[in-house]
Amino acid sequence: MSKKPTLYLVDGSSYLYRAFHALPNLGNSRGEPTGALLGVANMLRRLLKEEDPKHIAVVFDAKGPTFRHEIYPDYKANRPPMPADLRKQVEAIHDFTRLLGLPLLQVDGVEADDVIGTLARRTEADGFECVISTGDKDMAQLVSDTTTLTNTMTGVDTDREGVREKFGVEPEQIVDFLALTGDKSDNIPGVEKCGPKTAAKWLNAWQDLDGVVDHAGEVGGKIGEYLREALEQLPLSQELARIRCDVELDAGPKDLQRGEVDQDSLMQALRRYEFNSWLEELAGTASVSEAPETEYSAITTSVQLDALITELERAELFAFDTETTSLDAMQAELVGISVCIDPGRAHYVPLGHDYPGAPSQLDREETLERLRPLLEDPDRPKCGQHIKYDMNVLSLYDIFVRGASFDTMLESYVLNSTGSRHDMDSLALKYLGLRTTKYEDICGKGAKQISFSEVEVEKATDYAAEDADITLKLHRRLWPELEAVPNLQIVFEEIERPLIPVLARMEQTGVLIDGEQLAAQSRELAKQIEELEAAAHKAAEQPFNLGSPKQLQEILFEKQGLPVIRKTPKGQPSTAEDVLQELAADYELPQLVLKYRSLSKLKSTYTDKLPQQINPRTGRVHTSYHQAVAATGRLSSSDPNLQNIPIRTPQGRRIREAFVAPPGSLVMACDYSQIELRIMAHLSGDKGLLKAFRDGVDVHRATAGEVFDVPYDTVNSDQRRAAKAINFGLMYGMSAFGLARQLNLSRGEAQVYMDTYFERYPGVQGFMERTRETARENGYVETLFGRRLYLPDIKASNMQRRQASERAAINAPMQGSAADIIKRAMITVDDWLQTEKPDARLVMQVHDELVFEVAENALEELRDAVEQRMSAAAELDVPLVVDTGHGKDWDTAH
DNA sequence: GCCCACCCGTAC
DNA sequence: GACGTACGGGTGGGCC
Repeated sequence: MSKKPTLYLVDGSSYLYRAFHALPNLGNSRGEPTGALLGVANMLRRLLKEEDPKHIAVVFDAKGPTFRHEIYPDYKANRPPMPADLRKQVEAIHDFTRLLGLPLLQVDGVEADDVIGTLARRTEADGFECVISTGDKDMAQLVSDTTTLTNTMTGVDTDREGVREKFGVEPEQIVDFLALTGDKSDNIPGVEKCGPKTAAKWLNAWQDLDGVVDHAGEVGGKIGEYLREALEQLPLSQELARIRCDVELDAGPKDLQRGEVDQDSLMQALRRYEFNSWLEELAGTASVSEAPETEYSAITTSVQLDALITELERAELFAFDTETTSLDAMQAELVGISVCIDPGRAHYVPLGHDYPGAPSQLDREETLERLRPLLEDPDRPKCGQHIKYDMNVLSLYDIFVRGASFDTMLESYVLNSTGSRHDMDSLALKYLGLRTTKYEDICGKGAKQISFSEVEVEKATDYAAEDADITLKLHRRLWPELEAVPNLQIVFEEIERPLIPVLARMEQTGVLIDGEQLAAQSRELAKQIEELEAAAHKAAEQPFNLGSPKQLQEILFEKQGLPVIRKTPKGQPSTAEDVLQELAADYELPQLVLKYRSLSKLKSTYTDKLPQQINPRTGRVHTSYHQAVAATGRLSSSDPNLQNIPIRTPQGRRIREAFVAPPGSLVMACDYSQIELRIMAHLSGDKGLLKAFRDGVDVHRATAGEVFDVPYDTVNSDQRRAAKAINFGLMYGMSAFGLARQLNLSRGEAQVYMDTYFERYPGVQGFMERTRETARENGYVETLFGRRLYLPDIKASNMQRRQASERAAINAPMQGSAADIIKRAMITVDDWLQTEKPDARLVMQVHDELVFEVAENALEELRDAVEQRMSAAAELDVPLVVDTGHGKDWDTAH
């Protein structure tokens, strides 16, 4: 680190625009827009926290025209006037800057760029280092040996080397670079069709703009003509692109000292704009809004319990929560139960606190017996936060909760799956403005963490009663919002709510896994991995860690000089699978690494890990299905994740052989055939696609026939593979570029494929366009059953983010509708299982597949019932086909 | 020792 | 940069 003093120059104006477009729809409860404010304020906060600058200035553009308008009347003529919602926030941003004790600069007739340029050059003369915090690439021209750029929003730093890497020219050449490429947003003309690559090529050949002008006659082709056409206006473009470093300024670097934070006014402003997380940080442990009066009490005597039960019996609805010794419900011990009937008043029933001097508590089994009628009565509605967890815990004590009518986690998820995290602390802050006691505050974390059973009853009462209290308050806040959107209420009541007990049962049931068989596979894999390692070290002529992408990258690309095929987002040469695959044709080491990777993945993730996750009590593996995680409505699975067990390679499939059924039973797997494509056919109404599914033909083969214009029966395997890639790619919003990469084609060839596809399936193209449009209009897209996915970035000015949103928008109706359908199927199948009580259990869900464990003699009955219910889970314009298999293990069942 | 970002790879 | 949704392992660097 340099000892020189450093001046930080913050390009307030660039952040302001960026933040506004990134977070356009945020506002406080008074309807004042706050997105840009929040973005800039957070950026400043981060800068202060991370860099702790002593010398700093935040620079904003002046209002009104600048000298650039004088020399070029069309300067920034493309730019619309500042949006009203942004204009309203500008003053507030200035205020915030001042409250944080930061010098603010705004110079008449001069843009922020020029003020920053001038200060940067003076800074160098004064012997300071200079860091410019900006989101604007034009600033690269200011980079020098003592001046660097940092983008505080993205965390990307750019020094001289960084400029070279990003632009392919020196910082001193950036002005000319920009003059050549032009700038759409500033309306700087530049040379037509001259992009960054061309500009860099010319400047590297002829140093500067004068050089390029001198050699303009030598440039051939169309681009040469464009260059010669542009010659006259290039000096103007250069002038516009050049940041001025000679502006008259009163203040110099030494004057720009960071001042004191105005705490009181800052708190006031944070409250006004409802920046609660910051306020919370500032206020320490103080609550965000004035904490309402609460009355929390412990229930420790039989008399108190009687009174409580009477109250609960009279209640229309109550919230409850369990406290336990483990996050893993299937291994947890119950420590206490809290309940809340009226917001603000809640009770905690300690049942298992165990520490020296712990007060006497009610007997756990007796108390549960007293509570059983309430908890198991389907007609006594109950509310929880992630209530499936509590249901699982109670199931260990033979209490099977019914009437779990509301779950605030799911209410929040259905309202807006991506709006925030759905844990209680986040929801309390977001919807109630309340800062809650965190589990960590009570039990600590890391090595010092204690079990909840060791928490003093008094402390536990405040914490646990609060949980029940907040849950009820949240429900009262969230439920009216759900009711206000009939579709969402239906999604909650007809899909998510009835799914809760189904998932709970699956988790409680678990799946039987042959640990010995996996252990044997582990031993085998270990041997092969060792051999591969030795061979790889020999090929590399040195030992190294094959598991380290960093070390591998050094050996492959630096030591052995292999060609870099692709870089990671961070700019490192990628060693990803497809890259190594390409290199493997010509070199030995990549082939070994690939083999090593696939085997060590299997070993560490599956054959080593799964046996460890067998529950000692049940001898089975109990995953957790997460109902409020995936943005589209899918479930996810963890601890262990049973939704990514290998199937594609023979080596991987062997792991599925260890997923078995107990003696006398079989594994039965039922999966929807091409469900997402069928949904695409239904939603798009495309005639060709509908016909393919109605005729029951192989859809990829049919697509290949259309795209390659050959008869269905003559489609070869390569053609089918390509068609399959197109079909899948489309559902993911893939571009011609992506398809080209996937199929190792040229971009042009891929484009031809896609064009032909859309010609043959025009309905699909229309559907994609309509979906993008709806997303832009509404800010969300919907599934078949009305589930919503909000897309806050759908109008982002950042093209990358916007396009990513568009792809998500296209994918969500298909992925999400498929999720809705299989959820509905699970509910009706489970209902049938509970009513008919065949000797069978639902044990896994893998997005389009349900896996059962079934007694041999009940197989046929189950298969018919399940297939019928899965197929009938939605009425589509194409049949919903289900493929079923069975066997002694999951692999055989496919 | 704990936490986190990054890279990579598994599934649908 | 370029294909959507997840979870998780290993590495390596920062922090305590």
